[in-house]
Amino acid sequence: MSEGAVGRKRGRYAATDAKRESIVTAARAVFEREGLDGASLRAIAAEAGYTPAALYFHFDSKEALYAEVLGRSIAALQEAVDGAVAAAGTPADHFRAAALAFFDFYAANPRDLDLGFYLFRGGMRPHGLGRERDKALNDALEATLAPIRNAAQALGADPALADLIMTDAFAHASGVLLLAHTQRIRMFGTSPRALMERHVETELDRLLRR
Amino acid sequence: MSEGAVGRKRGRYAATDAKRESIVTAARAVFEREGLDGASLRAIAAEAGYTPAALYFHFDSKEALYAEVLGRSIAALQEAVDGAVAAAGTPADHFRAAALAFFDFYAANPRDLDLGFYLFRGGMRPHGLGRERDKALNDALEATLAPIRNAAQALGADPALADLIMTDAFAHASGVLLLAHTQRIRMFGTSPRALMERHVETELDRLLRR
Amino acid sequence: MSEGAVGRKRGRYAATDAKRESIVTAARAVFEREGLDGASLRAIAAEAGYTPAALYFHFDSKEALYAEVLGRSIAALQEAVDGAVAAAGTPADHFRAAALAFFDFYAANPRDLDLGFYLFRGGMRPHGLGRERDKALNDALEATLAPIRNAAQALGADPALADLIMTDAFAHASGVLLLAHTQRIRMFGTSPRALMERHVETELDRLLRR
Amino acid sequence: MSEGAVGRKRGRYAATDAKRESIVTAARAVFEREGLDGASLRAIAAEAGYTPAALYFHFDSKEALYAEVLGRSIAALQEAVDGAVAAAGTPADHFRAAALAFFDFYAANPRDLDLGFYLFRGGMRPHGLGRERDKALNDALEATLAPIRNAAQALGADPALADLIMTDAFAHASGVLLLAHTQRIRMFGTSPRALMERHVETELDRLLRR
DNA sequence: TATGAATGAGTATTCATTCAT
DNA sequence: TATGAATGAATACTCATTCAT
Repeated sequence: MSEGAVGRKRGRYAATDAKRESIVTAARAVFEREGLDGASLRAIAAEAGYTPAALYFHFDSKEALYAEVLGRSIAALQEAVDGAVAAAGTPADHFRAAALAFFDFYAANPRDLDLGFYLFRGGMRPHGLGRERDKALNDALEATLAPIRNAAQALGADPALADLIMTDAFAHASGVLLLAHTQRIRMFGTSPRALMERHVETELDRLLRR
Repeated sequence: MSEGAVGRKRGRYAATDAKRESIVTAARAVFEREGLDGASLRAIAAEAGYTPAALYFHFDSKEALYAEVLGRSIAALQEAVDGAVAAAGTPADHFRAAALAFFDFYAANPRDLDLGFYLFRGGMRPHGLGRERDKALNDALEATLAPIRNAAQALGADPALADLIMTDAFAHASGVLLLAHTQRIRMFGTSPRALMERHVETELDRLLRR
Repeated sequence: MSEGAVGRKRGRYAATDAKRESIVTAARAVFEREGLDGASLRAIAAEAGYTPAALYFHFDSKEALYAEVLGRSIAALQEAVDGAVAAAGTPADHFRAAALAFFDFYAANPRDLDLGFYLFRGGMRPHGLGRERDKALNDALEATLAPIRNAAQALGADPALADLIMTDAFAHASGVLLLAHTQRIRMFGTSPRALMERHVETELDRLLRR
Repeated sequence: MSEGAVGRKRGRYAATDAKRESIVTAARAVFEREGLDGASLRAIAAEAGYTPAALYFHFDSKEALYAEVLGRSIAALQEAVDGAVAAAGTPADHFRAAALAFFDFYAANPRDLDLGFYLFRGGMRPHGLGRERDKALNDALEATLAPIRNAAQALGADPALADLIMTDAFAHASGVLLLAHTQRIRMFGTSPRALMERHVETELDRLLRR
């Protein structure tokens, strides 16, 4: 649907779009191989079978390309979350579905996790995507979490509590994914997903007990 | 104590140590000013009043210097956690103290958080610190969390559960800190610490209810 | 009249000429905005509402376009000089008119001065306009000065002296314009035109005194 | 004496200075060969037998190198003018000496003329040397002309007139040199120097006649 | 006549690192 | 122990130009 439309230049011809596509694919491949920092324009161009200069016909800058890749990643996440929620029955299931779909998406696509964390890099200093793009992507990411909040409200939480629960779920998912992805901390046989489920069920308990 | 020993080359002369010290201090200052990515060896050398080449007498590489700074950061964290735990009374307080001291340390020292996350950067790929250094730092970081596990056990958790609880606390703290630090997600008036406290109290409830 | 003919390719269709015209206009606008060095083909094309590639149907190269713009500039100068001379009465007035019209044209149109100096750039080395174009433009520029020589002859100077006077007037005008245009040398309240008038009157004095 | 001191970094060792020297020499050579615009850092480095990066040890930037070369050129001009004036007897000779030495310097060293004109390039827009450097060089160039003004005053001109005469001499010299250097205008057997002498003698006549 | 796409050479500058002294 | 000097590889990006369509 709306995937990747951000930053498109003209997009009138299908041929053009196919090439954009191939560049974005190449970019993802390089990000995966070299890490986000190590992914230079020349490397991406080489991967795509182009000259660096050629990329500038399709993207205004390196950061525009980054933004496109990131945007698509978030769009795919949104789709995954929406799909899971749509398939869920009760409000409690909505909650589970939204939170776990978010988690599962990143657990299953670790390179998307890297991309997502890219947004967070460098402390609070802006890091090159540009104010507007940054905000757009941030908003898109936040939109991804809305189903969690909605489910919480459907389960009786007032708006403030629903926000808190959503934020907490996001934080927990991020933390667990970070640990799991980097294998920095031994998990002692516990699976990352079990950790996430534990958090979700605890929240549900609390909501239902009221 | 022996905190600075990681990566030390000879360490025979006090004078040498003082210089190492001044370089590490300079490095931290530059990290603070320019961020981790923006901190070049030349900048650190200049800050320390040296030539870039001079640093190589004290550190094998840029990454060795990073590792030293990181090591000290973790040592300071350890100290903070130990101090808080020592001052706590009941086992429940031990648990609170350990988890919140960890959180508070990073909340109060965002640059140390950047340093900590540096370890995690780049997914699972080796990222420059080197296998050995990496393991040493990882172990040091894990040691920092031991008081949480110990408190959980003192509260009746079996070893496996204690590990899980410790991991979960670590994950939650990491996630909340990430959000708070990067201000990427609006917190809607909820303070990050409240989020962390909520997690801690939930775990305590569960432990005490048994 | 035939001013635009230099470097024309086919010139069969009026439509084509109108487009050439619009490109030349765009080029002047960009020169004005960005300076001669900063004016890229792409910028000119964009200003004209074309693709860079499209310009190559109208001009063989960037330098050909430069040459066209320059040619028109010199044609406009010629017109200005001719007009001024035609309106002058006595031979002395002819002399004044020719020299000052030359000066005034460039004083009033600093961008044309930049264009004129472009011809002179880079010492004696060939600099991109190509031998033929270069010669044509040079001759056109020289033709612009003929009225000065003619007036000098009308005032009694022999051909050699008339040439010298013409050359000297050109040199003086160029020098004063250079100073005035670049504001590199403080003029201490003296107006550039006063400097030029001083030169002209001195020459006239000398001619009339004979 | 003071040649080239502008922009020096440390200059404690003779060896360093010799290398600076060789780079400046290489830069001059490249300027001569390729023109000022075509002179890239890499070209200069190659000419000097260095890697581009090596130049940055000796000069902060390309523009700093440009400025150094330009500064030396002006310093040499100053020396030439001072020497000529010192050797002159009467005030009238001072005037002749100052004006003609200026002219002769550039007539004899056309590449210095190119360098000098570089300062004037690009209309009034700043062109990269930076405000301070620009001003310093400009002042140095102006100082070069002071002997002309002083001689005019010694011959009875009031300060304002002396300034005007100095400016006029500069303008005339610039114009004639421009013509002669670029051979853009046929000189019809008249030598450029004759043109300059004519100007000088005219001014002297006027001054002495008072 | 015009375009979208692509190229290849070019730009200044930064970086961690090495080495003779 | 420290320095001055140098390197080679890398960076994102711009340019005039070409060519198939």
